[in-house]
Amino acid sequence: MNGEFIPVSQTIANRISDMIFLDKKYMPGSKLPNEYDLSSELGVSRASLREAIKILAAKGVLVIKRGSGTFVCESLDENDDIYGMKYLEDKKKLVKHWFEFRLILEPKSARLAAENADEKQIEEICFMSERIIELIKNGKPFTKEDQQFHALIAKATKNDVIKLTMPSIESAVSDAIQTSSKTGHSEKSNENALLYHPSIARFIKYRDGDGAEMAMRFHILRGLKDLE
Amino acid sequence: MNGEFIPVSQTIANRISDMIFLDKKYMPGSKLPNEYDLSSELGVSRASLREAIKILAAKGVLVIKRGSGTFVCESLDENDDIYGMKYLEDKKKLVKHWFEFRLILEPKSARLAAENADEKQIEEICFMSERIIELIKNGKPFTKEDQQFHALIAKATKNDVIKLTMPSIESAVSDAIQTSSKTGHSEKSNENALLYHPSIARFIKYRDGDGAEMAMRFHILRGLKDLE
DNA sequence: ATTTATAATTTGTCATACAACTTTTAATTG
DNA sequence: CAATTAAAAGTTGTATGACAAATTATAAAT
Repeated sequence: MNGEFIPVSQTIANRISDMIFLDKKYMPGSKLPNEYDLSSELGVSRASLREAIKILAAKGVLVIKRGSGTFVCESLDENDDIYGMKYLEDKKKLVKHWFEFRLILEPKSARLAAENADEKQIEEICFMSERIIELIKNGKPFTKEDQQFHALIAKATKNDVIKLTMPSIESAVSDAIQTSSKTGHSEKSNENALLYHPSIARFIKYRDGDGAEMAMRFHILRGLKDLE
Repeated sequence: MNGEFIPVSQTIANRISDMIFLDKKYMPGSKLPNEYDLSSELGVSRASLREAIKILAAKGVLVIKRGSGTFVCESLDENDDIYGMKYLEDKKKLVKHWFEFRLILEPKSARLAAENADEKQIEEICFMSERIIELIKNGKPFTKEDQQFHALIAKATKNDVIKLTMPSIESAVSDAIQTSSKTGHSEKSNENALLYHPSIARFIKYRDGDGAEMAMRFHILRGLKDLE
């Protein structure tokens, strides 16, 4: 029943991340204590600590040098990985940046989708649009479906980079999105979806690149405006 | 001396990735053998296998369910992570998609940089532009510096999402870029950099958003054209 | 047939030992 | 004294074994 189980390895990975990004106990390039010391300091076995370190190394936060030590990635402020986004101070600003980013990318994606989508994908996009409308009418949450709607459009561009990038960044800012969405602007969000989703879907269906780009642009502009 | 040492955990992580993305031995949602069987099948200890699994779980490829098993992430084709980009068949197509993506994002980034960069960042951008020119004149490689040039512009937008996204995606497609750059179009690449980098830097320096956007657009269009 | 209890399966964690590599220190040598 | 070489100390890599904790499958009881 417990879906909230978190392994020690993950807990330790989070604690080390906090020490780096929040406490700034270990700066980029600096060396962590060796595995024996750090594991005893954190009160876990060396095996569990090693798994935690592997997690952070996979995310580009740590760099492991055999025989030498484990270090905080030097280019961590430059920055090599979107992992640190979770630790950015100003969540509100991050959400705004997220919308600005989408304002650049998604209108063009909508155009590409209108030009390149196959019939099946168009069907899926239209279906998801209608499903979201149903959910809103019944007063149910539609966050997940909204993301899927935009993901389907990204997929329909037939551009692998766009397709694979969008969800990745979305998950990186999901914390901030969740935080800011608690400050409740659900009615506005409803209106925005009801107003623009069908238009976007229709423009894509009728292969109108200009229309799709414009509709998506207004859709995201509206979302950006509703942040305040 | 050996900088090419690869831990077993990483080797095994790669082999499992290959089994998933190349051999399609394990499809999304399907279950991996238990850790005892899989470790003996792969000829490594359970501890090393576990570290490999943690790496892939961190990248969103695997999902671990305690007491139940380890599974290939269901939404792996949808897709949750850009990790799978390395395994896309057509490297040439991926590089083209990468340029198309940049063609959308970077001209706007250049505009934002022109509008928002502080003096220090402008100085860095101009410096990097001149440094690349020096390298080209001396016949030296400048791939790394070229990436830094674009990364500096991304950073100067003052948009955290743009700043953190660019390098992340770049590293994901680095394999394909490296492969395709071996087919040699270095002279064209030289010309392109020599022609446009200084213009872009100058437009940003003089706060000309329109100019910066246009110059960057032509710069990437030229790169896209040179792919063929 | 349904519920309950048991067993089997599987991941989680810890402890220990040794191997392999890197860095530091000390000794040797010219 | 300086430079080279050898030893030692420090650190990550790997393997093995044992038990805990959660889930799933099986069997028993009602």
